[in-house]
Amino acid sequence: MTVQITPAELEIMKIIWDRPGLGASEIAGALVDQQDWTIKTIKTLLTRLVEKGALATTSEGRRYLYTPKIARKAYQKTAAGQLVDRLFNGRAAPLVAQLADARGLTDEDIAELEALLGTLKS
Amino acid sequence: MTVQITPAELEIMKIIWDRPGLGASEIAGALVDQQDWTIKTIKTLLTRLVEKGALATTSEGRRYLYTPKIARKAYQKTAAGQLVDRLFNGRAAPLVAQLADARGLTDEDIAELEALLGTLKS
DNA sequence: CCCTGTTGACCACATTTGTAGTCGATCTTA
DNA sequence: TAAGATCGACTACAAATGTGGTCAACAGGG
Repeated sequence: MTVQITPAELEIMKIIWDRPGLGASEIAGALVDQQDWTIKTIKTLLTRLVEKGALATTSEGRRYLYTPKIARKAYQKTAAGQLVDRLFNGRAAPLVAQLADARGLTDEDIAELEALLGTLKS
Repeated sequence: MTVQITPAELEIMKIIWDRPGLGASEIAGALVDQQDWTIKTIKTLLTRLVEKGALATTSEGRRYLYTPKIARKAYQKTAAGQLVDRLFNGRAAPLVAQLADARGLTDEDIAELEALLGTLKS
């Protein structure tokens, strides 16, 4: 059972992945443009993420600073793996095909994918 | 707001995408190896999927036959798009990179991806 | 023709998720 | 030094989700 991070919690994780070591009110500040949450809501989400083992805390005076306990890349891997397993029979190519069809790939994407395939070919 | 299909519901959808027009007990039969659900549970999930507009029903005698109202590909596209937006800044290449890193790509995947990239290059 | 099994309709209930409120302790500022 | 701001702990509560139960109608086997 991988740690399950909900959509709302993920928004918090993204902030902390970008800037580890923030306190609750700074996270609220970073989210203000983006989410319409009160500080209370953010604190609840932070608590839940700590309970789940997704964040670690350090005390600084009477407040907590939050750092990721689950790395962004690790989470990206599980999430991508889950999607591909659940919906694409574990195969990456059809997933990319649907993405390309749904929204197109940027030139940059195409270039990066080519480079990636190059490194993978034995 | 795209129709939200939960993980449990998705298992049902997959059966019906494969074999549209089944009734509840046949779906239960198809799931028996895979899920440990009673017929009651399956019927509840079917009802919810109909309420959500993901399935359509036809009456056959005193039972219902279920067919997809949301196509598999359409759902794959939304789900893939959501993942890529929420976790990869909308970029496909990093998603594939994480997948490759997490579980490797099969030779077939690599070949298909190359073919796909070929068709996309203007 | 009666019993049994199956069907959909409706109900139940714990857990998770989204969104916040209360409270006592503490920090800060006038 | 007293009042307000802020902190974490704890509580609240509706909606969604997972899982299954009840019940009345009906269909089919003996």
